Amino acid sequence: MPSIQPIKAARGVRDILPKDRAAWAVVERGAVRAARRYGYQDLLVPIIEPLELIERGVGGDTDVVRKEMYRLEPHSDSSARLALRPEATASVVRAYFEGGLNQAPQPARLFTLGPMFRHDKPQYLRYRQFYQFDVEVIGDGAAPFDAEVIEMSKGWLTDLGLARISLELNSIGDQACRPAYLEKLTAYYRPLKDQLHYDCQRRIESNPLRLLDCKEEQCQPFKSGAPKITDNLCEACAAHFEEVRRHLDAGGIEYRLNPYLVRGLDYYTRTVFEYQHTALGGAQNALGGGGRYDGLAAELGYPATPGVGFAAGLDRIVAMLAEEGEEVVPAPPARVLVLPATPEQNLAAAQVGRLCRSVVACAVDYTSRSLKAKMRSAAKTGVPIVAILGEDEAARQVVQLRDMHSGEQAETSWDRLPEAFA
RNA sequence: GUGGCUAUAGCUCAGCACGGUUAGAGCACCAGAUUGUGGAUCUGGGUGUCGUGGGUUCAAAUCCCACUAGCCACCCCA
Repeated sequence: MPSIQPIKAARGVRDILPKDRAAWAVVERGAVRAARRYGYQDLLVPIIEPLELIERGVGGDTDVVRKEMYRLEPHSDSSARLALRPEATASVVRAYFEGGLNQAPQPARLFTLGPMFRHDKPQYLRYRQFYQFDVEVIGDGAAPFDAEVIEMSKGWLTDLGLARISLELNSIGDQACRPAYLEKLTAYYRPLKDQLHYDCQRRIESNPLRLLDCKEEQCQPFKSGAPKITDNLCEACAAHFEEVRRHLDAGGIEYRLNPYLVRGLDYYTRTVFEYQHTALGGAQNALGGGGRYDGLAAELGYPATPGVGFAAGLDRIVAMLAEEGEEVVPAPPARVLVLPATPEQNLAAAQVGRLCRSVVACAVDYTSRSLKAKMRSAAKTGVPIVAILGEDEAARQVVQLRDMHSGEQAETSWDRLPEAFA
């Protein structure tokens, strides 16, 4: 009779259920551990940000801004235009200035974990709400910081147990050398315009760097003849790139030079890098990446301040861990489960639960099922110990403690319960 | 934004090509198999808008149309 369609989760989002949460926790704890080991500090930044922060930060010609933004409807004409953040770097840079971190000893080493939002068409490992681990070093432009961010993120991934990942590395120059390079690049591509696909024809004028990482079949033949950015770096950028590589080599970090690696966000200068997983195909193989963004702060209206960062998608990393056979067995929710034989003993069972909780996680089965059914249910949850409480035990203030693995059972008085689990 | 696939029990699906008895299976869940004690086995327990709306027909889960939702792929990203 009351037949409405059950309300389902919004398109492109999902729940991480308790059985999967343990694997997520491993990945998150690993991220926190890796960052702290290098002296990075945790912070939280808002999920909603001024639209302009994102547009100016990420770049107006990126897909992220052009078609994937979650814009919030303004409450009134005078209220600020807001959007859900599609990435965290611009927010962290903003927080760095607004929170006065620019006045503390430099650079600031920061990290944060949280959800990001992009209105893509959902598919395998592509969600509209996904989770990122984000690391930033703001306030100094030295090359070793680039290498440190890479080393730290790589260490995180390998410590988790991921083996089938590759690291791609490139430098895309800066204000000094990139304009001249882009001239060369557009000069090369302009005569070929007719043979490029629609988006690339537009990119020649709007964002020529992105011609390099186009994956369209018809654009591929022209890439090898295109001038390479790494052959056109200014002296400072070339020296910077070389120093990054020296540090990576000294640290034993393997990487593959990829002169076509560009990244999808406009704010990068000099170093860019990306982690890919060999089990993932197409354009979805990116687990994470990052780079230097020495022009970002100024773009947001703050004093010019260099920075370098890294972000990775937790959804994909969790999935790739499972893909590589890393199993995370979730712990039973409680170590002790109290089983009143009948509802008559519920009050006594609650009291036993209180006593146990001074030392262990303890749940009580208040259902009206038979004791046999409660035992069956307890076995399935994997709880290692049950405390059985019948009329007789309740009267004498004792319980039968049963080890669910060995089947051994012994009587214990209530006042000795804490020491029984210590 | 473009394309493909799917929609039947809480979950995974069969049934649909040749429309026609009370629409099935497995899993999960609940109960029971002598007195208050588990994972095995056995037994019992399901009226589910057959995604929604319309059409064809004596008759539609089954054929036709529209819509909606989900999944997968392309583009791009994480």
